Amino acid sequence: MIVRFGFVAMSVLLENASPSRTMTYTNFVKLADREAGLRRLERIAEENLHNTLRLLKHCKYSDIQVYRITSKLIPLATHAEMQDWDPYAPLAASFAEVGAFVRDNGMRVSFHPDHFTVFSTPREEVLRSSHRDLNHHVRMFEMMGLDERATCNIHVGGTYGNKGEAGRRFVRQFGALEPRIRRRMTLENDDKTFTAAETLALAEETGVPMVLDIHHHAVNNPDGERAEALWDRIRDTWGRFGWNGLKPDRPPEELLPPKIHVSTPKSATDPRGHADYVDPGSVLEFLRPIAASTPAIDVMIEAKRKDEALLKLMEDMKAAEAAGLPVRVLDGARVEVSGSVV
DNA sequence: ACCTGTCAAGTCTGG
DNA sequence: CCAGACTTGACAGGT
Repeated sequence: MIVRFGFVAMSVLLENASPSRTMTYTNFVKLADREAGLRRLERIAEENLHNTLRLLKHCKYSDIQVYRITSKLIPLATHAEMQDWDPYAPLAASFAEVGAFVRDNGMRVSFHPDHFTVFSTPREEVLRSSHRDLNHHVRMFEMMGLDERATCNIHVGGTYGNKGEAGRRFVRQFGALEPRIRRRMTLENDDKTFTAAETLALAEETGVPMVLDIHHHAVNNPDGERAEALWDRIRDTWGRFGWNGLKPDRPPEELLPPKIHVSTPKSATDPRGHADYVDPGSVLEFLRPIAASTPAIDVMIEAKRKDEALLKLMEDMKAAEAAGLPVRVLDGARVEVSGSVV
């Protein structure tokens, strides 16, 4: 099994490279000249895109092929009071440049819209802004010229005291999205509400690939389900992207492997928080049993120390290899894990 | 240079 | 029914 590691949004190693500089609405409305304010927002967005490109080059330098782009590229883009503003046209060249770099280097990028995007909601207003938010994210991918393998990951959402009803509402409201948006979505199990098994059932029902977060599963798993027991079904939700069981049905450059999220609990008192780094043992513990049944997988590292945590994990992988574990380090951000035949 | 309260948005909990 | 927690990077305003 080929494993590619990636990280999220920002670097702790690159200086002055924030991809998510912003301006709050409160400060925007304080400005005397609205037009000048809009130009300033566009300028900030352009800087954010420029730093995103710098981050992608930084990834390339370390062999990192998997990266989550920040959702905060364009400040106030989906704010209800800003709907007469079109930030996309003036940023077209910058988006195209980022997309070209992603394509030219065979990278996998994604977005993770914030928790304000929730399709299980009973509120019409919340549903509308969720739709607006997803449209915004998909539009940015389209401006980058990236195909459907560039995806947006969301959670099912709140339960409102009735999980079954909330789940059905999710299926209905999510299913009503236009295919252009729906086909770019992935669904992740939550650390509080919808468990891995529940999310999987909804992912199957809506035909959406599932991103398994093994940390969320560890802290939200009342039935004591083993993640490996769900894995074959989770893997098969990625069938549309080329993976049906063991046999890829298209050339490697067109495939999109299943993706998981890994992080390590911050502490015993805050088990849901993210630690600075990732425990290599728990990663291998999950990967080894599924290695034989999964040709490739992408692993998103969610750690406070971002890219530094990824690089540290790769050092740990080298040590694991030296210690005789079934891991082979391929380059700066990829390993091969051998399947232990059970 | 450094610290603190605040930020557009949702949902859950506890009072 | 409402305030505060949750979570988190960055800003604004202060020292």
